[in-house]
Amino acid sequence: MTKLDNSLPSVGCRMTNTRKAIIQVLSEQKRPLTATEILVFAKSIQHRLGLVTVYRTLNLLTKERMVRIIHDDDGCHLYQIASPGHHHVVICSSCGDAAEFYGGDDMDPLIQRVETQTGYKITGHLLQLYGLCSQCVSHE
Amino acid sequence: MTKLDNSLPSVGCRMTNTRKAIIQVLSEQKRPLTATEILVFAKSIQHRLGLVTVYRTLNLLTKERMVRIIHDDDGCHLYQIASPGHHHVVICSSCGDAAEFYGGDDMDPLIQRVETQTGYKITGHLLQLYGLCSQCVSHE
DNA sequence: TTTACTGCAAAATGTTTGCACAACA
DNA sequence: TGTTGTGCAAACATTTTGCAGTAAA
Repeated sequence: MTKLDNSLPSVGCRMTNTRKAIIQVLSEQKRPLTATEILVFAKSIQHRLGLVTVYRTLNLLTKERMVRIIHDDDGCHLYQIASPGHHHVVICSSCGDAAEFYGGDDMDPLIQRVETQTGYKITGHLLQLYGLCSQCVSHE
Repeated sequence: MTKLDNSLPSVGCRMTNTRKAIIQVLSEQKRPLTATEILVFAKSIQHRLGLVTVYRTLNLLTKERMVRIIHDDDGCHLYQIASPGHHHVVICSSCGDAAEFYGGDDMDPLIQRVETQTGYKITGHLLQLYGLCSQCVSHE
């Protein structure tokens, strides 16, 4: 198990075997997973686990910012372990793998321009990049 | 009715009263709408309209790039008339209003950096900004 | 030993499909 | 008049809720 085990910060929030199992699955798989995929993997650790608990755990972990929700093209949600800090992801359209990157200041000129053009005060953003990972590029 | 009436380009694609009604609703409302909201508005024009037809029409219009899908915070989809060209939107967290802006070249340095850092070949992106529109900023 | 967590069943939500009828071109 | 579009019912997928039993601190 990883250090993530001990990092549920909320008061009154328990680190149970079920939650450990789900965090372990998310940590071991690089690829963002659907709730059902998480259930399948985690069941090999916690046999009596149900999909409801997966969703409740994912909601908890998302609130704690340990898990990131990814919007799939077809409207599904995928779930992925998130490093601390404000990152975005680039997702491989071919194999489903994903890499994090730091949003950084590169967004600033865009945000500046949009604020000027639209009169909106920008407070947040949703950014996902799509592409091909180096493996899939070379195997094309 | 607007000029949009005549702009369904696909071969074998008919401009029916139902589709006109849905396009009219989307054109008149600035705010992105849910499928159900579109149904309610459009029913005042086409009384026998059903939700199924709304979805089928939205799918068609999305393929034709006349409609843009917006990912709401809670996972819902909103639908909005899209101007021709590659635009993004900024959505007001307070009133739900939305403004388009041109993605432009401001994304390029970010995309360059991510390609270098991750080894991914970037082919597309999903970008939505959240904020407060000028009205909602001043009424805070 | 109290409070939070889990599992099951069921419900709610958002969206799609099958089919017979209707309407556009 | 032939093909595409529509409405209804039903199916489907994803996610949430209620409740009684279980387990963590």
